[in-house]
Amino acid sequence: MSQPDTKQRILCAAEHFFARDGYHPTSLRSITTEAKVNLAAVNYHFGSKESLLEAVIERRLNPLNEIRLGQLEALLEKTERAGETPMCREVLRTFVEPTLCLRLHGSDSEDFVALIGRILAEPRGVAMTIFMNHMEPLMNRLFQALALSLPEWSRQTLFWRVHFAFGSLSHIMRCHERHSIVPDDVNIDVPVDDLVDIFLDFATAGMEATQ
Amino acid sequence: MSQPDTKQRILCAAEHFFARDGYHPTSLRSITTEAKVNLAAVNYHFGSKESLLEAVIERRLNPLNEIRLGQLEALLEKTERAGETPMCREVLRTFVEPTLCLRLHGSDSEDFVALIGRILAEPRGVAMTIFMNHMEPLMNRLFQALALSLPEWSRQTLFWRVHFAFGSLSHIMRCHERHSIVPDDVNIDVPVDDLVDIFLDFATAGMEATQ
DNA sequence: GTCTATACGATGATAGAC
DNA sequence: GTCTATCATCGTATAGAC
Repeated sequence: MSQPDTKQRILCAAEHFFARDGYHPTSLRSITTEAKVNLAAVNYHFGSKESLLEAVIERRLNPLNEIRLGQLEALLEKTERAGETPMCREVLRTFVEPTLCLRLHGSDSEDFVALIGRILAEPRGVAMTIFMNHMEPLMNRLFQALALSLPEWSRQTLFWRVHFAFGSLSHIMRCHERHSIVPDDVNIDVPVDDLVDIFLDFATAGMEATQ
Repeated sequence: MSQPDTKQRILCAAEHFFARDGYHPTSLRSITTEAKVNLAAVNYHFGSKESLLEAVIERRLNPLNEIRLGQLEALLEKTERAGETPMCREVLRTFVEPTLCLRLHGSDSEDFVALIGRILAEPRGVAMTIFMNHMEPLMNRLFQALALSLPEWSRQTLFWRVHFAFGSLSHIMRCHERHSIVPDDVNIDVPVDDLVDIFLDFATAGMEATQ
């Protein structure tokens, strides 16, 4: 092939525009111009704009979920060997830390974090189905682990709290830039490690709350 | 005018489609067909698709914010008269309860809740600026009240926790319908009053969490 | 197999007739 | 105030060059 990286260039340009402007407002023409390829190359390589979005998601999500699942299984194995139950905070950390670490400079996945945040906000969007299919095994395992660490709560209560925690997480995934009302004396440029802890303080307390 | 309720019919149809499908995927043609008006009527009455969205938002948001601000001021006045500091849970309730109550059947604002949830997920969207302008006074007052009820936390910590709580709330505002992974034995059709309490359990504990 | 040029129907928007 | 005509741009499809 004369342009061996045509697909990759399209994927990168698409990821960038989808994350910055959203899926619908982004035109294939802006993507192909940025990637320096012909307009029809998208449909040739990916079939449609929708399938291009799917490819953009899968390229990053599969490796990320392998890391998250690996850390979760490692935690569960470690605590089981010690005859303990895993701590809620540590269970959440296996999910949150690999996610927010993608925002580190040079991770080349900064755009992806924002993109996923946006996808999670479009209930009936095409991407949601794709996304959820890839998340289901990890979500089920995470729910199991949380039930282990919080045996006093019903599955109903647990479900809603996981739902809330994910809402919080997806919210900060979207919000790199200042778009909400920020008081003057508050600095929102927090190092990723600190943000993980600030989030885990909040989410762990919410998960463990007495009714 | 020969069609006195042309504007209202357009507003209702737009609210419905914007909430269900999102702003960009909705065509003016589908709105005008549903509202039984001519295509150009939108641009005549509202100027553009974007200004139509603005009108849709303002029609519901202004009354809602008056209710929320009224309840918050009433709470602050009551506790001050008693020489007490307001409880974090009650401060959050003045914001959350009026919001989720719009999902009650017959409130005629069910679509609006989902619409706001979607707007909050589009950081650079046109609607975000409109929305935030209308929210700023209430947000500042809410932040003040939370600082009163949680004097031990820095404004930095407080800011992030408010941010997380809003993320959780906007998440459930979007998610009427089942789109996430729901275990078989969990019932997501919870009465609004119960949902308010389930949410306040989580969010209050998160706000009050020790670091 | 890859890629390009081109065309088609639908969209948001606007100008001008009535 | 309302409607028709019109425009640039959108996603998509296809024929054909290399």
